[in-house]
Amino acid sequence: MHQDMESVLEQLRAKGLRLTPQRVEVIALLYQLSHPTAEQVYSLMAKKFPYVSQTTVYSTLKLLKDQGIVNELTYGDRSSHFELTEDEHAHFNCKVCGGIYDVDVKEAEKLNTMIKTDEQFEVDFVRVEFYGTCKACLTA
Amino acid sequence: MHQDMESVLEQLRAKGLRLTPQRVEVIALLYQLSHPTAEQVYSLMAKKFPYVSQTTVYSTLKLLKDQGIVNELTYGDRSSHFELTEDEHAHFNCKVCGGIYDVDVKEAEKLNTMIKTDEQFEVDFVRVEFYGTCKACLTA
DNA sequence: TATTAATTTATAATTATTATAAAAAAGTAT
DNA sequence: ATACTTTTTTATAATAATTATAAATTAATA
Repeated sequence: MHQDMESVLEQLRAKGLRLTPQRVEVIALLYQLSHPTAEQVYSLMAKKFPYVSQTTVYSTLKLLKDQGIVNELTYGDRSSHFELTEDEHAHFNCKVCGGIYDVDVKEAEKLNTMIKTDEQFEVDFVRVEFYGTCKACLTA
Repeated sequence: MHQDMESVLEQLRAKGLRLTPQRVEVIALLYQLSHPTAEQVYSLMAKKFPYVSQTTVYSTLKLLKDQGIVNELTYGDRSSHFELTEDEHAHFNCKVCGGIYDVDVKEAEKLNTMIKTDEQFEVDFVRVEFYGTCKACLTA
């Protein structure tokens, strides 16, 4: 799991970054949503902050990414998706509903060491994305 | 390995698609280059076809993708990269030189079946991207 | 060689994202 | 509390990759 929201806020404070209401709301939304795009975060922010700008959302997400708090996922289609950083895991992308699911893949670590010995590459991390149909869409 | 160029051309002919010089050149470049962007293909095309348009390169790449002949890879940074379709494999992305290497990962198939049984997702394919430093850059 | 449909081209449009600079707000010192 | 300094937000414009459009060209074929 990922760290709780309070420690994220504390982490920013410790870096001398300001905890503006907009930033807190972006962070709160990242806890509520599943792999949202910047646009989705922006849309939902409008409920509490009717005058928030897209730029603020983009810059906050970028800030959080630079701090290692969020992870940016890019796919073939348009926008990036964002998630709170947590233990290395894979994603499953459903071609029917478009949903993105977290998937625990312990095997990924084995891949890391394997490639290291075989190919003499130094691996920092590995990204694993599955594509197919999720359970809900299979039974629907 | 991927199929040879003649069979790619034949595949297009069989579908009633025209083998224009531009298309043949795009295909030839895909055989010569390693995971190029559309822009890179376009730049190199200019040697033989000074008047070729970017649109032609984009539409040809899209056509080849729709035919299953090329595979489009998207990364966080700007443009898509393209490769000829071949047996499922992983990529290694070097953060130093920016190079993209094909990596044979037989383990990926195991991941497929694993997730299928564990999570009851139906997996079509899996994309595995390693990030780190390649051998050449480590020793340089 | 003429015909017809596919393809290429030039151009403009689109979309996600980033740059810029002024206005507003946060944190700090007085 | 108040003024000051710096960060952050905002509005706006710019950028960059890609796609849409429509006219001109060309490949395949009759």
